[in-house]
Amino acid sequence: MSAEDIPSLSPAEWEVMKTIWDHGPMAARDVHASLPSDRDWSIKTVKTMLSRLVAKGGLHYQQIGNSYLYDSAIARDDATRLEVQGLLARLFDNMAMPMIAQFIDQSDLNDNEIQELQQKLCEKRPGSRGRGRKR
Amino acid sequence: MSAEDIPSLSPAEWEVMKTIWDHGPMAARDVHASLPSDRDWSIKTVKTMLSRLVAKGGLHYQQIGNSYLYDSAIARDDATRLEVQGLLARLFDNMAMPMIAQFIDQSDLNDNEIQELQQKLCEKRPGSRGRGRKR
DNA sequence: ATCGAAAGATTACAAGTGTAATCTTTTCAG
DNA sequence: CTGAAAAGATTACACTTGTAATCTTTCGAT
Repeated sequence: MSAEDIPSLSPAEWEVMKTIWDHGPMAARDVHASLPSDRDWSIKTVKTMLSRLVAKGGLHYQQIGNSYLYDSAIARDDATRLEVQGLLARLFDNMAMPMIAQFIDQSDLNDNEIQELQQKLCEKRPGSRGRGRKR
Repeated sequence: MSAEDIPSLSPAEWEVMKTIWDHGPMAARDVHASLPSDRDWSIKTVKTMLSRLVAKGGLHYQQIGNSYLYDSAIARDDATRLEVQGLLARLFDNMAMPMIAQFIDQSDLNDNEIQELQQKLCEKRPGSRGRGRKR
């Protein structure tokens, strides 16, 4: 039981969160420096993002001297799950099967990946003694 | 090639589009009536949605007497693809495999569905002579 | 001690969204 | 013909989001 009251994140907020999830606790300047180069925000913009994320509960921080060290306050997995649920509801009326089918169609996977997925599907089978249905 | 310049749809707009994709050409009142009951918008709201959708190119209409008959101007498939691409980029940095894995984990599929998906994966294998890789 | 750089806080501002209300024109019941 | 109902058009308005600029405080170099 971890999820619930996970805030929804905007695309730009996702970018920031991903950076922090990847690097661990960071100061604003470092977040700014670490963002993918194609996203060239002003440091000001980054700070706005950070504040908003703190406000909505996605991040928390610890004060170090005169600056903050921001860290994720929510699990990436939970945020992901939320987002995926959203898409599932919005586009597919919660029917998972068509959604997954769509993804498979739409993405090009190599042979290995296909096999991994097939593996995963097998484990999913009811009666595949894998720590019986979580979630 | 059909896609490109597909407008992005907001969640509420998706609701309207889905209704029209499902029913075919409809007048505003009918859209209003057909929306899932949990979405209880005023007819005014529905009309705003319809106008905005026409403005952004998701719908077009034909005038019948003093009212419009709205119909989809974009393929559901294209809109879906666009949305899925968005998620793929935003959350998964365009790595399809982890995304699909996430979906499989996160959804509960029955045995049949699992088999269908497995089938799909097989066909996806390079060298599965199925009218060579579309898309 | 002093001044500029750097942090965070506050304010800005336009576009997009959800959710209508009001206005104008058309049409149908009587 | 008349008046209300119904269509679409226009306007509204608060909240979110992207993208900062400005303000205030503080720290560090000289």
